[in-house]
Amino acid sequence: MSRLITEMLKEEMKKVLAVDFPGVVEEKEISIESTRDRNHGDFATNLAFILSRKVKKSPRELATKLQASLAQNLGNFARVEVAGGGFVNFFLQDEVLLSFISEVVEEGEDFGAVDLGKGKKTQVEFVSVNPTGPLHVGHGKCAAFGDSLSRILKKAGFQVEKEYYVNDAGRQIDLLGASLEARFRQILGEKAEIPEDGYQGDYLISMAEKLLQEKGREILDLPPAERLKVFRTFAVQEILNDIRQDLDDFRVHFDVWFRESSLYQKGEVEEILSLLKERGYTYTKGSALWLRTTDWGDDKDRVLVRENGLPTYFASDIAYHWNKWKRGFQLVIDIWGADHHGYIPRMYAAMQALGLPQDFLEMFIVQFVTLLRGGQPERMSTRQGEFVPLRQLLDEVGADVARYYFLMRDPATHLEFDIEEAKKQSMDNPVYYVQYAHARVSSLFKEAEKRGFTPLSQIGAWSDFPSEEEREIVKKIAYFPETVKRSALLRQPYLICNYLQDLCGDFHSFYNLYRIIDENNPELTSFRLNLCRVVQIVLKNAFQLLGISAPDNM
RNA sequence: GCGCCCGUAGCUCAAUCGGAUAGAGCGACGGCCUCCGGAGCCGUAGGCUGGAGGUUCAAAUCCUCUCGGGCGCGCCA
Repeated sequence: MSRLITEMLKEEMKKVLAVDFPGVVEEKEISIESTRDRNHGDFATNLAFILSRKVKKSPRELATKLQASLAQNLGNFARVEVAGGGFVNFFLQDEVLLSFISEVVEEGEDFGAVDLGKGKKTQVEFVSVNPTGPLHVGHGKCAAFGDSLSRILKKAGFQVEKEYYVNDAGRQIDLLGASLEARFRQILGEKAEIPEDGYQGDYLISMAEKLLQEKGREILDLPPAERLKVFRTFAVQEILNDIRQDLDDFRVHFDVWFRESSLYQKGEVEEILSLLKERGYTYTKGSALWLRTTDWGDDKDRVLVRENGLPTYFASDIAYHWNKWKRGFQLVIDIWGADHHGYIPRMYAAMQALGLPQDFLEMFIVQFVTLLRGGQPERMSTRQGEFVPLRQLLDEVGADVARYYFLMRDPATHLEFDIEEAKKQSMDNPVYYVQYAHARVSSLFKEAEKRGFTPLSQIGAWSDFPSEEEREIVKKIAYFPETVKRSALLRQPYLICNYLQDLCGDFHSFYNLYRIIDENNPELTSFRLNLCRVVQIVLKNAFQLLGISAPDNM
């Protein structure tokens, strides 16, 4: 586990508070933040303002008192100052920051790991697209988000499983099977029509040809129920294979592919219906069965079993989540497309009806993607971006660029993705900016070796930094574990992207400002090579969290 | 009509979930390689944070209202 500077400061504050102001502030009220202005130190706390409200003294006076006690406790860790109307600022000692250099080298790929999750058994379910057609760009955004979030949660100490829910039951799948059958018959010269609301896509034609080759025309002789099942199963399997291939090329791999049909086969839908009835949250109206979701704030009650006797998707989804609970997950995260957001209240209500803990299920909505090309919408309407296949985007810009673009923003906001911009290899394209920093260090090491320097040599007896720029870089390095923690806590991968932009900005500036390899000054060279090495390790670890590659040359 | 998301530089977005002088990139303009990768760096210009109130030591951030945009509101999944 990596050290968290803010935690260390917080511990000291707790000690001081226990002595000077026992019982006045709660732990969650203690906040440490990094400062924007170097003159305000490296970190600051607003604790004096909080105290001021409680003990009715001036913030400035309280800050002074805190400063005195903290200065005693923190001695060789940080210098403590009072500033402004009552801020307490911390100036980290250089030795503390310097100690991070060897720490990062030592921890290597583990640097940045924190124990926020404490092994909590967690499931992230995402994409879960109906197996009725290929993945689109919008699904790609969900995939990137779910996958990266899973990686981040793992790094933060959660035990994570990634799951894809296959909706292979219900009307849409029946329609898919019937559509395939129509294509199958058309190939054989019959005048079959694709059902109304069926699937018109050409991909069913080639699929029908494949089916004909594999099973022959004899399947048409099967009894209707069996026949439809053959078409249905074949179509689902074929499409699922394509989806799996797309995800594979997008570097998204699932631990479990869970089939909706298994819930019916094992009677789990029936089971959940009796359970909800037993708990008294259902009623019958007409001949349909309803769940009283309005008890937990939904706009209206929802149907569980239709008048025709078939359970709704909602019913099987409740069974699915009950199944997750029975599998022992303590935290379940669902990631859905924006068109599902009206679904949240009823799902939340269902969890309540089952008596599950409030924090068991978290639902995230991923907003749409608008694809642009040179500033113009890719197709006629803004929504059209959704219907561009993910495959096409991958072919054009590659997995690294696509993933980074999807991840660099809060998924809850609309994303404008300009393909032309993404294809440029310049600062227009933030992926290259961060990967370039990594490649630069790699090539620097080659050069250094040529000249007889090895980056692994001792840091040397540095007790302070050769330059302010280097101090700033190490400070950012030391802040990486905090970034991981925060990113996991807020479920926001984009914070990692922001961090990378920031770190790489500092690194590129440093690189342009100073010469790193200097034959006349081997000691300084050694220090700087190690600094670069540490930057490279952190970049690589951060890239891993985003699922993008760490190129040695570009 | 109701609900959710979002309005920050010309454009795309940050701002460490209430902190100190609101920051980056792109675009515009001007500079930097005899030397470790110029896919880079440095500088200039650009803002009443959509608008109006309120809460407090402190508001882009929280509350109310309002204006503008997106998406939902099936016994589809």
